[in-house]
Amino acid sequence: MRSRKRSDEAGPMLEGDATVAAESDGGRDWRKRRTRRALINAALALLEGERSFSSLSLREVARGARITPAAFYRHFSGMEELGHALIEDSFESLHEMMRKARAGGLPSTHMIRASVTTFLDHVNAHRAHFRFIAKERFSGSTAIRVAIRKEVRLWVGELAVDLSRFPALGKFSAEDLQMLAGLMVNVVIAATELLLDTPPKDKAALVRIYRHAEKQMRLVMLGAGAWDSSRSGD
Amino acid sequence: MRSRKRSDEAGPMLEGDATVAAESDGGRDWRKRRTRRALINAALALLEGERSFSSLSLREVARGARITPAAFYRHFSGMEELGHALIEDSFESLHEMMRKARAGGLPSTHMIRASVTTFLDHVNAHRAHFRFIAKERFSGSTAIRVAIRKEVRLWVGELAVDLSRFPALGKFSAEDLQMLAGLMVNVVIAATELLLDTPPKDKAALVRIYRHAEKQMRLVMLGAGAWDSSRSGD
DNA sequence: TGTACATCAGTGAACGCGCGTTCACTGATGTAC
DNA sequence: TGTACATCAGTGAACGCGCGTTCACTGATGTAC
Repeated sequence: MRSRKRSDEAGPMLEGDATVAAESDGGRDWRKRRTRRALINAALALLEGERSFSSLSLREVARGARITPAAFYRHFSGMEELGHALIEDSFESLHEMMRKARAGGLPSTHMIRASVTTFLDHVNAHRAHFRFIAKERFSGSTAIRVAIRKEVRLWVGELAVDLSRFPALGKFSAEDLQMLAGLMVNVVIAATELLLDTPPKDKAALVRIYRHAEKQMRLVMLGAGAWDSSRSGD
Repeated sequence: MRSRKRSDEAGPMLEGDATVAAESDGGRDWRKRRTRRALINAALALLEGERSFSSLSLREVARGARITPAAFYRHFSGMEELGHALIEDSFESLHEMMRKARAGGLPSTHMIRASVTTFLDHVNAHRAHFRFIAKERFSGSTAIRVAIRKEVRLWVGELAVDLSRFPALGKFSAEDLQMLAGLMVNVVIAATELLLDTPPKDKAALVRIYRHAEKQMRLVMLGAGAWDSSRSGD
């Protein structure tokens, strides 16, 4: 819309720059996006402590974003909708990380340690997001719980596909691959939950959690090596 | 106190009966215990739905127990204290079940299926308690989270001791036994969480959850069979 | 470019409501003699 | 056993407070010509 107005004018090279600047800086859209972000960040900040999402008040979040309660409604129909925005925001970076990890191929040397470390480093770098997910996974509204569960199931499914490419797991039926992937995801979820209750400063404790998860993952892999899907119904 | 008053009187045989009846029936103590129970049950009932403990109001719980808000304080100093009573109440039956299971010895035939089934049946029979634990494990106040974590750690520790009695696990270091026990507890916790989101009527879905957990447990056991603690630091 | 009008993010006041906590009280249960 | 007194679970009214939601509004940004 903005570009249409400007397109009547002179040099297109300079105009391009001006247009980009106008779209990403100071305009009404930009300000609105900024406030929306502020609301999301305010909610995540409030969730860093003891509080759970369902105990947050709309006024509290608005206060954190430095707007009046009434202005909240310019961005979300209510707290439920903000909750869904938080889920989206929280899983976005996880998806990105997994896309990158996958694009990098499937490393086989020290693969377990590398995968566990990559994931837990990511959690450590996005504590607020994962704290929100951990808290709401069982305690949130049905809609929010269903949304989180969907994401986790998706994640397990993707992992199962990745696993199917390993020759060593050729013996696994599709169902058993899901079972194995679920077990592996359980291990990192449990580690994530420990991680979130450990201050980032306590490096020794963090290392202990990493090692513990690696060990569990290694034991699961050993089990997978000995597994025989054809006997899984006995 | 009551017995002292009565001890002045005649026939002790009949008196014994009367005393027991007085202590367990209609007295002031009995009524107080009954109301306390009503408060706990009212809270558990409210938690059966979407609500989380931190979103419950004192008035709501009192209303559920059919007393006035002020009377709530005759039993608990506030909601935090009621929370701890709920934890106690929730873990009590679990402890009892485990004590019985342990007294029964360590069955080896179909042991995995039997253990998983026994535990998940217990969860199914005490849904309200486990729903409370699942919800508050990550989302409750620090005090409540710490209390739950302590119980889970205790449980893992007991399982590790039981596992140490298996000759097949002789290769395990104490630390690795804890790791293995943690993995096994993770499996049943994950199954518990699935179970609580499945209506008790849906037998087919329940059986699927049981089978899934059994498989995961079996795979973990296979891994344990191939484990070598002396190599666990590499 | 300048002007007149439209849009709309954010304001501030107002509302009715359920909340936690306090208080003096009531009346049934328990105790002492 | 009967009586006089103590205890205390539960009552009901009152309080000040933060809540979600609504409303008419303001004024900066955007659009049309």
